[in-house]
Amino acid sequence: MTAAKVTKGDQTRQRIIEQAAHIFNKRGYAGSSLSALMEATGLRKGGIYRHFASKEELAAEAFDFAWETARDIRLHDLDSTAPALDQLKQLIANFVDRRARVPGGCPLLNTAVDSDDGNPMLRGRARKALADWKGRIVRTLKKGIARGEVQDDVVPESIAILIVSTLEGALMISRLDDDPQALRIAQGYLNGVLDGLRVPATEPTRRRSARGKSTSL
Amino acid sequence: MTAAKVTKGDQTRQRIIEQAAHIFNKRGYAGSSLSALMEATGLRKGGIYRHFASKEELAAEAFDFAWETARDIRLHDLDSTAPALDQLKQLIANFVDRRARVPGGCPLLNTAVDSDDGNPMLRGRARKALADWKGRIVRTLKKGIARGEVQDDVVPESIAILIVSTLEGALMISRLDDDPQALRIAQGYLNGVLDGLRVPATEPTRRRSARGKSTSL
Amino acid sequence: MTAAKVTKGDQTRQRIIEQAAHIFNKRGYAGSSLSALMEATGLRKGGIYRHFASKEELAAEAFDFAWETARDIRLHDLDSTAPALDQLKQLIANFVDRRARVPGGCPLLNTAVDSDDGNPMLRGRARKALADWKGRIVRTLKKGIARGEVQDDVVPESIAILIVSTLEGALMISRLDDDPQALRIAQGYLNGVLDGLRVPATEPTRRRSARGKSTSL
Amino acid sequence: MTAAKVTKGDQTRQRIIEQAAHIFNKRGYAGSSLSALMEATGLRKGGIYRHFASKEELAAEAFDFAWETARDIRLHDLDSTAPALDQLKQLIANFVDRRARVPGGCPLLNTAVDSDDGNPMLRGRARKALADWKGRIVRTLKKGIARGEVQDDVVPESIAILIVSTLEGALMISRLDDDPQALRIAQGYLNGVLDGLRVPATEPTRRRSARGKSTSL
DNA sequence: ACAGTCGGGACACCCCGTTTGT
DNA sequence: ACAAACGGGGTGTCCCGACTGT
Repeated sequence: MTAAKVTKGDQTRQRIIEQAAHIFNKRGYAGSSLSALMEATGLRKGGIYRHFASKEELAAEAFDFAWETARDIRLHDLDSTAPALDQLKQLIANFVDRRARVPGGCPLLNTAVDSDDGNPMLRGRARKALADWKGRIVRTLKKGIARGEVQDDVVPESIAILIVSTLEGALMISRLDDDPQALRIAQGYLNGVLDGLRVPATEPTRRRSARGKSTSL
Repeated sequence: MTAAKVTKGDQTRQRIIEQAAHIFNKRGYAGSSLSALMEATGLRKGGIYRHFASKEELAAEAFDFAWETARDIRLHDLDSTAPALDQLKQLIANFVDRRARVPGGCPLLNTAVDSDDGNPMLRGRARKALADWKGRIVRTLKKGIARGEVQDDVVPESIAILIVSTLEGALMISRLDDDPQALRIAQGYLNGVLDGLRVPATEPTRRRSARGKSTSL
Repeated sequence: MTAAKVTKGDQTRQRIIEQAAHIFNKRGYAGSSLSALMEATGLRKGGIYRHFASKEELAAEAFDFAWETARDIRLHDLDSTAPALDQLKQLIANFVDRRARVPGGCPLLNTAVDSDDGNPMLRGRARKALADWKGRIVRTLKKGIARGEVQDDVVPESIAILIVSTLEGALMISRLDDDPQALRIAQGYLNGVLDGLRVPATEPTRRRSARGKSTSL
Repeated sequence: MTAAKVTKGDQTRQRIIEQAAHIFNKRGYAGSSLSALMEATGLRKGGIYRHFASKEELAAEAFDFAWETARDIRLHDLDSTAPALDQLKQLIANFVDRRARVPGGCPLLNTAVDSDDGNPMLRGRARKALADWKGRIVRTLKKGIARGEVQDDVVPESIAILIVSTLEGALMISRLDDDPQALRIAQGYLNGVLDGLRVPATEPTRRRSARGKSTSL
């Protein structure tokens, strides 16, 4: 493992990415002008273009940074040794309660919508981000199943998709309404879903009778 | 009753709106150039600006049209005399199955994300569209409660928000993945939620015991 | 002499000319858009183009109207039977004191400067206006000479040019400074010049000795 | 003394100003399109807008340059040690004889008329130019008074205004007529006025009796 | 290696003056 | 007299490359 030397240029590059991430996440790709990036970074165009071949490349890297930041915020305080369902509830709570730390809203949502027509580069990054997020939930659930905390007929992929879909949709509504109500409701429902996946601790024989067909995924 | 005369200008105006609605819904506001609108409509700039004071005004009217179209597609085959929960299930099914008839995806989702930073005019229209949609679901549920089809402790507003949030989020995921899986999962989940709201026909005395904690609000 | 019938169209045409005259005189030819003329007249473009073949033609007619109006304001209260020099002093006084009745300033000055590069049509009209004005002063002076009020070696054309030049220049300065001082000074000097042209009433033999060479024109 | 470095950009900027000054002085602000400026400078819009924030800013700087050029032409060969009245006569002669070196006519006159309605930026520059010019004449006269060349009851400000007004007005007429006659007449008249201000060299006791009423202020 | 200067070429939105059909 | 549309030009800004200097 070679200790990568961090040059001054790398620092500048990273600074550009961080500043650009905010601009792109707020205004979208087409709505973000290089002038705005210049103002935010304090650099001239030449200074920016030394580090990135094009606006698109910068946008892609900025998205990656924005996504990692958002993801870390949502993984905050997650104890990977805790019960799987508690971890997921914490994840949901972080999504709802810490959303203000992601200025401009969820980069995944924004970029998925923004790159819907063209921009395959951004779209690819967004897909990776989605896979990343789903993957974490899936792994958590699988571990829960393995540990006997979660019922073994649960399809982790489906639960993950439901969580992501509901949270992102609710976030969109909450931002449009400027009211956290939608997120609160989504949180309540999702917590209920998760509770329904739990293996009853005291009645090992009565596995699934209480769960209606309606909530099985 | 004065028969409103439809002039040639009105037809042209409407044609512009319809063509523009597609462009805006696909590419977003900033990504939609007047050149693209010219090409789509076959008119010159002068011909377009005769009917709209600005790009923003055209975008607003195009959004209204796009929304009405999308809404009508989702209300297709909805029998307002049918049981409330059946109506809502049909609404959800239309959302999922007829989504291809709304090119570019849901205008509400797209515009909510696109207008997140500025553009208050578009934002206002998106809010109205959301209120429109939520209102329809709420009214249906209230009618169901009045008819005794739906349990009377249900909060219609919350159900409406859950439905909209989940569907929109799942649509975003499905479009990003280019895979209807997310929408199918959301549909299954929401149908289950709706089933949980039903007043049991055969056991009028056992009102709520069968509903698990998982689906309660 | 055929009694010209004044049709409704003629009235409209005249109304357009009058409204346009203000716009053109204030903003200049290039600075006056048809939109501004539409707003001022309450007509649509088609309505304007019905009466004038082009913007240029309208501007030319508007200038003529503006000039006639300005000229009449300056000829106000001029008694053509009064002594020539008194008439001219009155003309100058009107120019100075009644200037506010010509909104936008002197059309001759404005149009002469405005049409300096191209626009030969407007330029021709401005030349006619200048000839008109000079001609009136010249005729007045000639009459004064014939009547023995004005010395017979005066060159009327030169006096006319001096009066027009000085007044127009002073008007420009006064408008730029937003201060009538320049006009007052010009008026004082010109009155002095006119006084120097008078045939002394009491000393018919001493014709020109008191007038310095400096003020002979 | 820091030697201000002249970069390539500064040279380009100056070139733009000089070329633009001609265009603006000939066609006026509204009549000067960026296309014309592009053609004159050989630059594209991007190249021009790199150096100026707007057309208005460029026009303002172009006016300053045009005025300085015109002023220098009129101050040509002015010996500041010569008698005050001789200096002023030379100034007037320069104005008349060297006018062709100021293509498009006097920038002060043109801009004063052109900016009469709006454009406060240009108007402010024109006012400064007027003050500049008046100030030079006033200072010359005051020096003449101090030296005993000019009568001490002369009001320098009034003489300055008269000179400027008359010359500018005559220039307008001369350009309109395409005939230097008006300027010649103005020159003759103003020279006479200046002669009337002179302190008689040979008759120190008879201070003012020889000055006719005609030239008194 | 890195950043800044300068300019290009294209295009943005919008409004221009004009013609045509009625 | 207007409604409708045209064709082109208005100013301004875009993203980017090439050059210049450190």
